[in-house]
Amino acid sequence: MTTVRIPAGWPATEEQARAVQDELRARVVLDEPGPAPGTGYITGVDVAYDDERDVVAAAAVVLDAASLEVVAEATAVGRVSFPYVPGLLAFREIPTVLAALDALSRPPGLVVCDGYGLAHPRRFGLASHLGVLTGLPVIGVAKNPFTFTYDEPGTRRGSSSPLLAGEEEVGRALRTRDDVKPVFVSVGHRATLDNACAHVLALTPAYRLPETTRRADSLCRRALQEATSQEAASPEATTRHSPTSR
DNA sequence: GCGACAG
DNA sequence: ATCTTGTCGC
Repeated sequence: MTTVRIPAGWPATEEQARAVQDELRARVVLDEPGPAPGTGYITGVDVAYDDERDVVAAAAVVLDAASLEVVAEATAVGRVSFPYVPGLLAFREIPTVLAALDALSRPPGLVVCDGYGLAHPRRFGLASHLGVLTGLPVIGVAKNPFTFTYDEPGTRRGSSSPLLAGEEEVGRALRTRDDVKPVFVSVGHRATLDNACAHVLALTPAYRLPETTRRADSLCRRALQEATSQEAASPEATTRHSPTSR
């Protein structure tokens, strides 16, 4: 497990954060198809918080796309780098997520994160931001439609309908299980929406949410537990470097 | 101005 | 996201 600090120059205000989004948005690549579904490796990333203790834990779990077996995983712990503000989620998650990705023993391949990419007030959600900073193909899978609208897709797994910002299709409501609430898929970086949806279906053989996010979710929760129980036992140990790491 | 709003 | 036990249903 690696420890992260908030990067120097990290936005401190909402205004600064929005300015960063407006600048980085130009670097998003949307004309690449992305990796073929069912091949190579796919990495799920997720984050858990303890706002009381100001601690955040991130996990990255690499799955073999064909077998969905875990082939690598890593975690990172840090301080919360931004409050939760709708539209600025990335500033809360990215430093720790980047550290977890860096700690992986093999290349991540396609990254699947919680939340949105293009489906964002300024078309630059977490998945896009993560993609631009890493250069990796990234897609976003969210559990809620955020501020967007959609018509209910068909009741069977695989049915989908456009996720709309007015007339613009910014993502898709995708049914991953019969008669269960859809997930909301959007492109982050270097992938197409059709391809992203195909990946999500390949990642959901049994549950509503992709195996990538399920694995990453449970791992980051465990990492947070371990980090905060350590803090409770010896508060000073967390603020200095551990004996083994230095 | 008011309410809604990924995680 | 997080607070949180049992419980309805396949």
